[in-house]
Amino acid sequence: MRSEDLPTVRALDLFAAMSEESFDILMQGAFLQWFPPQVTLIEEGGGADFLHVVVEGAVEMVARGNDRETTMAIMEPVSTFILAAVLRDAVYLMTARTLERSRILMIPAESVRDAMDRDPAFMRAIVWELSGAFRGAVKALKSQKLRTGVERLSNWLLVQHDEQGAAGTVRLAFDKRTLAALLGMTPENLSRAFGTLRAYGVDVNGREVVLNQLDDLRRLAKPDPLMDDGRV
Amino acid sequence: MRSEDLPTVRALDLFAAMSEESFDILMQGAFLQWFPPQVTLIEEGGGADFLHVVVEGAVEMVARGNDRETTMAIMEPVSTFILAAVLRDAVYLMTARTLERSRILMIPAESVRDAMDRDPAFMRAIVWELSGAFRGAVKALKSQKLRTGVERLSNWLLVQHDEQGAAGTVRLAFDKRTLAALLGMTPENLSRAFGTLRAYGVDVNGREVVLNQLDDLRRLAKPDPLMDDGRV
DNA sequence: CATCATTCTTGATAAACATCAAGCACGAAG
DNA sequence: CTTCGTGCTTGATGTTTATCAAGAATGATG
Repeated sequence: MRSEDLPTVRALDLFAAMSEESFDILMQGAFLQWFPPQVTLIEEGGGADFLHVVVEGAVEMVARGNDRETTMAIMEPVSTFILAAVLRDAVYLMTARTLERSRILMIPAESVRDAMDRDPAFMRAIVWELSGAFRGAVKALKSQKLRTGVERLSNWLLVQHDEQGAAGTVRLAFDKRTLAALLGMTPENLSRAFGTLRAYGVDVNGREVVLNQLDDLRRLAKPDPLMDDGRV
Repeated sequence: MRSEDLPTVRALDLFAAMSEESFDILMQGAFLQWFPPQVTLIEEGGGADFLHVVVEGAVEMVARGNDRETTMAIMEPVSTFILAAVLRDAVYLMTARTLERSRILMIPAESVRDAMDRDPAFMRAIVWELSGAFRGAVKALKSQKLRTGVERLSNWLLVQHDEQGAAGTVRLAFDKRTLAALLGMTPENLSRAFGTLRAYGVDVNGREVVLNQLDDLRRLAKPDPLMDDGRV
């Protein structure tokens, strides 16, 4: 790993509090590398060799089974994935695939476990990360079990709208096929769901979505912080 | 808390490795208490006051939203719940309700956070617990997104069958209403799903389920360790 | 700018699932 | 033993979602 990249990595939440010494050891076997779009970084069922951190770009977490495939989450900077598998030395539950050109930090699993045992500050950061990941998964499961597809789409749009500055528009950062899988529906049904939302002031134009009647959309979506708010 | 109960608690995975001193402090404000069935222990949206541990009995984790209600998980001895909320000092994402008479250990959230900061062995146990909880939630989400109701029921039966000694029968530990919610369907559809499984050798008699054609059932269920195996 | 492959949309149909409405079965209480 | 309530089942119907098939739009490439 190039020394000029070290400060970038050091600034990430997961590594900010740990000791200089632990950080140095942790980084010795680490790589920080660019990957092209649509590259499979890890494969579901494989063994946990490296902890991965998305430093730039975006990574899709995919799950397969029963001859189907679905998108479990989109990981954006700065977030880790497969931390749980690394800590338990277990197989991956999901496949990770770059959505766009992405810079990924890869740290040998063994080093992560060693550093955790050596540095309580690092372990504390891991606890924070893991508990957040667990709560995210619970929210996703709630959304999937308690809402219809149209409702999931509405709430996803409202969350994106907030995150993108609440300017009345949402720009999709990935294609609709992926969005459909993320929301737990087929591309066909996503298309129809957007059609349904036209009556609530949602205008779609390629990857640009305009929300003209936010109040109506909110009334339909019935947003719930315990499912939608990433900070809760 | 009665001193005769201390060894029981001490033997739990989460507390087994921590120092004597940390354990004593942790237990000072703790309660170990019996609750009757159908008692709400914590309420979704409430603040994380206590870490809870199911020592005996069974607790249902329920999520509400969108005028619906679903069962997210059944917690059996010995497992914790709302650990993530306690560690982040965040609100609960789920309601917890006893299914049967249950003995619950309750530890003040503040004490848990203090003990974690003081005792690395305890923090390591927390990391193990959290990473397991995360992987459990991911598996549940996969099952919900990739399988139909009949498939979820089939796989649930096969897992129970294994856990109950693989003797060709499964005993339901709770009512079918709860099972339906756990599997993400209505009681009516659970009933019909059992009807579908009759053709695969599944005979239901109250809470006794007999699996007569395991091979056929497995062929239908297509079990996947990455969704079904609690040890993976 | 034309070509081509891909993504997206739309329609028709079928499967999965939910809802409403009875009725049945079983266990608890008198 | 009877009564009653609750949980379960079954049927009829409607909604939601998936699948299959075709066209339209889009964007990359030469």
